Amino acid sequence: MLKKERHNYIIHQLNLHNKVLCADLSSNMSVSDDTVRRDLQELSQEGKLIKVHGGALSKSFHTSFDRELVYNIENKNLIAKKTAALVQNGMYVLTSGGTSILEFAKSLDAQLNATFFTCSLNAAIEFSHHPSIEVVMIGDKISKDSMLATGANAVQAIESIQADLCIMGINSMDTQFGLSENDWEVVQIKKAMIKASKKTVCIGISEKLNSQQKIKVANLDEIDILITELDPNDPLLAPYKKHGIIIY
Amino acid sequence: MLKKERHNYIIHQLNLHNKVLCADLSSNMSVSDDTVRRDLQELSQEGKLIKVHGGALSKSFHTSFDRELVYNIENKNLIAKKTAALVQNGMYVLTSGGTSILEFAKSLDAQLNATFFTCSLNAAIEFSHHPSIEVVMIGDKISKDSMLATGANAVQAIESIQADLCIMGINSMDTQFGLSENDWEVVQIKKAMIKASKKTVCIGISEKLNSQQKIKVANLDEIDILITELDPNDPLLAPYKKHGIIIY
DNA sequence: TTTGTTTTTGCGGTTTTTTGCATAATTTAA
DNA sequence: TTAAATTATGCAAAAAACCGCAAAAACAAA
Repeated sequence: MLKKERHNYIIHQLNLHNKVLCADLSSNMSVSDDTVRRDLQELSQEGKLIKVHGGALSKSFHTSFDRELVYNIENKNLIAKKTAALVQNGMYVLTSGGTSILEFAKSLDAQLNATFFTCSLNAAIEFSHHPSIEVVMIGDKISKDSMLATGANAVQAIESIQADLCIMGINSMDTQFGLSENDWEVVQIKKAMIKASKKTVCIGISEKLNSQQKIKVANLDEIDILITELDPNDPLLAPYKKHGIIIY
Repeated sequence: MLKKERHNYIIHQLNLHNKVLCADLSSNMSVSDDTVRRDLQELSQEGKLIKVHGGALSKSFHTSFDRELVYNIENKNLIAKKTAALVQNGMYVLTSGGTSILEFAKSLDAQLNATFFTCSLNAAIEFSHHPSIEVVMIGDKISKDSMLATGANAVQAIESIQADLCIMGINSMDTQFGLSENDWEVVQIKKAMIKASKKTVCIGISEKLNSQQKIKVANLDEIDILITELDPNDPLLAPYKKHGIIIY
């Protein structure tokens, strides 16, 4: 394995898991611990990761909350604004949870009149701060990892809705596997949401692209619109455009 | 878990709860108390938290000297602890929302195994921080004043539950009119909750006593237990005791 | 290809960091 | 005051990092 390959692999793992361990890397790449350490040292000097005892952490994740917030918030704000432009008066909108959605909620025009349905406790609270929109919380057992209501009741409630738009924060997306997640319960909810909506919009920072997780949520052809912080003409987005997804 | 990860986790928990306990952290992160203590010490030296006996406090929280706040928090803490003692393993508990309930949620024993149902977004989030209890959010249209899910669906969902305990934050209570509220939608929810539970516990600071609002929620004879910050023998509570309510 | 130079890599030995444990001291709460 | 919980301290084992150093690989030029 070439040095450059190793570096790419490390960065990739970091984007996926937010952390890497020296021991894992050396065994996965079949090189000595020293080599991995040297790799991490170099990448750290290039500012691409944070080296810590025993491994390394993703920069976006670790950098003390303020900075991470500032760094990512800028991107998420951009995404939020692009997304907010899609929501029209009178619409019924289904949304998932996650930080991107929360930013989106904050960016909604104060004049907007629309109805939002969500399974996410945090999203429901954020939407409720808006002066004029209606918020419907879809209830069920709360999944503690995601702070989402999940289960048969929630799925059933979603199925009884005919929404204009589904706005979904993405965890992982690539051209082969489509939209994917790690939590089975959450996947059921997201699938139901996509099914219950005329159009599906996926939003998230570009780091989430070209990665996949264990369980499929939807194929690319079920996605109508993709919104990232990138310019719509960015080459990274081209493959998705080819699949017929509209990029904003 | 890497050291830096632990530090991030601790700060995160601190932002959420304003306080952390050594014991909770060590069990949640699966490391020894000593390690947690050392972590807290380091973070304290970096000025990121305030180390206290048994855990740590959020810096922002501790530095604010709002007497009123501290005074009320202390009372609510007392109420919360008395209330927490009522919940046994295996119980199904219905709760309303409000600050008293939130304090109660924070005071629950970390070992407790119980299932909590609530219409309150904030309460659901607070309960979800607990390591072992199950949380079910009862969904419906969100009433923005109270951040409660209200409506026919919520009432119906509550009616399908057979709970052991209903723990209700009170707004107003007196010996003539009983338990009362100003918001019609909220009243419907509370009535349903009382009906769906074997026992009803009302909690709140004593200021709420001997006042009434526009809409009746329940007569005193529907209330089993009343918990305030006062001593059970306080004369202010005597009239309620006479009505057969147990005072803690 | 061959030769010489530079870079990369793995290894052994040493140092540092981290962590959990035992024990004693301290604080807290009843 | 007593009993329980929390903390401090020293210590030892394990893990990780560091430090040359020499072999191996890559590269450039004759």
